[in-house]
Amino acid sequence: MKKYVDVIVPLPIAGQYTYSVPDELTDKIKAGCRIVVPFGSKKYYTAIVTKVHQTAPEAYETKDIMEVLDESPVLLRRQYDFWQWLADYYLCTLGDVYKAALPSGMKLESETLVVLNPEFEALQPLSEKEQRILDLLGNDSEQCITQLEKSSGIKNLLPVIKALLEKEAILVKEELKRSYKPRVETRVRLSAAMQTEEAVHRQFDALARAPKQLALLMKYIELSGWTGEKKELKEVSRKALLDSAGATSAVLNGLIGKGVFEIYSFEIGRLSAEQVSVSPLNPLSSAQQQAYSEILTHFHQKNVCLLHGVTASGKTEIYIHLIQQAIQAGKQVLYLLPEIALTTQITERLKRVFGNRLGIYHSKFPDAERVEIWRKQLTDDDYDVILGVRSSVFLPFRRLGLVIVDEEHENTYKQQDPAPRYHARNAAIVLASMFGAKTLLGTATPCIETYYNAVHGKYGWVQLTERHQNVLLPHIEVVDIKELARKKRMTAQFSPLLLQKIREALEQKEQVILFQNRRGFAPMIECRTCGWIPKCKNCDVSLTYHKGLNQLTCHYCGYTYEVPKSCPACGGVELINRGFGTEKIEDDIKLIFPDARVARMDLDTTRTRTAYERIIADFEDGKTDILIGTQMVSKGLDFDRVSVVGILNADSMMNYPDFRSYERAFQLMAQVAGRAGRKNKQGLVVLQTKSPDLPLIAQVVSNDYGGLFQSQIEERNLFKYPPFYRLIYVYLKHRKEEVLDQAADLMAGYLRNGLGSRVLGPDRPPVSRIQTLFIKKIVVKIEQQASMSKVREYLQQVQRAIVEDERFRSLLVYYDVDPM
DNA sequence: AGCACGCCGACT
DNA sequence: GTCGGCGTGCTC
Repeated sequence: MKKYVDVIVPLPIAGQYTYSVPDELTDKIKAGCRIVVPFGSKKYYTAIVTKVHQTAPEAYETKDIMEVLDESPVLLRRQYDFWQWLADYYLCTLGDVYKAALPSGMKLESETLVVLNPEFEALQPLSEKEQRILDLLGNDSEQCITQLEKSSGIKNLLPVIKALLEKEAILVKEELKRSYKPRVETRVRLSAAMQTEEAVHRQFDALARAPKQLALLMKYIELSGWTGEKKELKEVSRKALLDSAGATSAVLNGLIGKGVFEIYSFEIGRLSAEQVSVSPLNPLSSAQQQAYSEILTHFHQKNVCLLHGVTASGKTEIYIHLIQQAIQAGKQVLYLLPEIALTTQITERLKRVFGNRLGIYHSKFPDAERVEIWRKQLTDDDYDVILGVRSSVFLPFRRLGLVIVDEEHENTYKQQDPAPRYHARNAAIVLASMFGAKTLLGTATPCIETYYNAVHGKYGWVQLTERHQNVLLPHIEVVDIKELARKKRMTAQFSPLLLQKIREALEQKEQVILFQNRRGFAPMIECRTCGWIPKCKNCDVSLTYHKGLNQLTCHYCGYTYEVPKSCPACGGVELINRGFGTEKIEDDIKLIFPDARVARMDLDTTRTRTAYERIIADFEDGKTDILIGTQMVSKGLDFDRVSVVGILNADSMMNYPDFRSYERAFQLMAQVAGRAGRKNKQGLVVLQTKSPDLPLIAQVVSNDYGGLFQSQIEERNLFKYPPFYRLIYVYLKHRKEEVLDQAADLMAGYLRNGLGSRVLGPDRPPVSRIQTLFIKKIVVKIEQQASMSKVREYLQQVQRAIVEDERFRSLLVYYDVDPM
């Protein structure tokens, strides 16, 4: 019987596609395997088989699949169920999920290559553009379109290629680019003629006058463990042989020429295979032990448990014991951390305990490494523990028993831009439940929704109020910078108290962290004469000024601009800075403390993993006195010599136009304050604010999470926010503002027909244009007990109805479910 | 998401 | 009159 397959393609297209399987591939094809399929007029994509069947579609002719890439499935049944749940819940396509789930090395795409036709003779004169392409192909007769486009400088290349193709001057072919390349090692062995003891001894004599070659042969014999007997030899890499013999490759090549050695290449992994010595677990303190047993007790009745422990209460140690326990029960553990908290500190700690049973899945690692972790998860030698970021919820598991979500309140667990806009914490809870596994959420400052679930018994709830080794919580001093500014007593962004404390810390060789929740130099520049502010031409936002680059940058689309010398609006030459970012703070602090060693940690200084780790290592080693940073400095780092933490401007966090701004401000301040003070000294936090009388400030000072929760929960209830209501943002995008407005009003109207006052808007979001598209947003608030599946169904129904309308064909609609 | 097809403005 | 701009629709 002819076989057919239903597949997911890595595109934002709803539904799956059906292909036929050519006879020679029918034995190889299985659900869950990757295959290569032609899609559209020429492209090939890597698709995933979800179903193999024998039903030929009636409405259309199928195309044949090209190739089967896997011998055994890479998408396991449970993972596929999870993908479907995600696509359904977060209102996106399976293609979106597929794109996010697999490392790019596992998704090959085709590329069009252009080749010179050797038999071509020009019968008619060629256009200038055509000639230019042929000249370029003359240098290198096979090139891909994108490269030709770049080197020729021709914007619209396709018609030119088409013309050349018609004149038979060139040929084109589609080729799959395989970005994943296995790492190979060149190894050395004795050639076939050298397999007998006698032959080797004869060679010793023959090399009597070639001492270097002889030495190399001797070294090989030593390294491989050759004795002349027929037995397995140790593999010897070319590099190891040359290094240990101190020989050059010329020497080796000489021996290869004489037929003594031959070289071959061998595929080795990128994952560290070295045997790590494993150290025993640290014993738990009595408070930790207590929490540990409480968690296990909760797990008997509940699938999720919150571990609410103050900063530095030793939560990691409890996790480690729980992991150990799960492994002993034959289970796998997924340990999730927000990206910026996944540092060497925590990886080293886990490596020491779990050795090479631990896999680390980090987005800043090379993609090839992620491919190998994925593959290893599919073998019988899979990892017992995966320590990873958001996307590691997609890794294949077969015996998942426990999921730990550390710093569960972190909003970076929510994927923002490309779909699927999923929350890794919530997704992990669902994933765990599909395996019958348990989830532990750990944090010092729980998310309001999580805490609500714990208080109301939906989650287990364990508290850890004691700091490890009884380190005191820091003392927080509130400084009213509004008052000080009025009295002209501020030096740049620093109050006299903060400066004095920094000075004292520096004198005592202690370290300082300054926290400013905003990167860049000045958020914007402004014309002093007319008030003109530079804005991005694609997006409706003012540009950020970066002094180091002397550029204006759009933080939405990344477009950079030259700093104008004069105001384009009025010609005025006085352009002034407004507001302060980390870069400006760094400049100012260097002026005030010229001898201090200052470092800055924000998105701009930590583009690469090494840069990030260097900053942390330098600070740990005491090579930096003052560390200035955005929220990055508050995450999962334990430093020993920090005595002063300065929060430069609490108001910038609290004044965010968002229902979570107070919660987030509390979390940020509590976390950053937790960096101050270590073993034998209470730390000091100088909290600068323009509104010292706000209840939130008092709650931060007394580390009163309960108080924050009480006040927040009342507001959330009153204004219909989570945890009482679920939010779905509906975004509409269109190039024409009028069309967008019409569509948005129409859609909101339809939604109101079915959902009534649960629908708010449409509104213009704060950034109402991104990359030439205008945006409108409709907010839907659904009470907790309502059926979400019905709401989702209704939303999609309305969307279909709108796009049906001719006027709105090119309207883009997407959703953000449970937005952060 | 690409890519082809189809319809209107500024050039030979 | 055409070349080339983008708007629209389809991909098994």
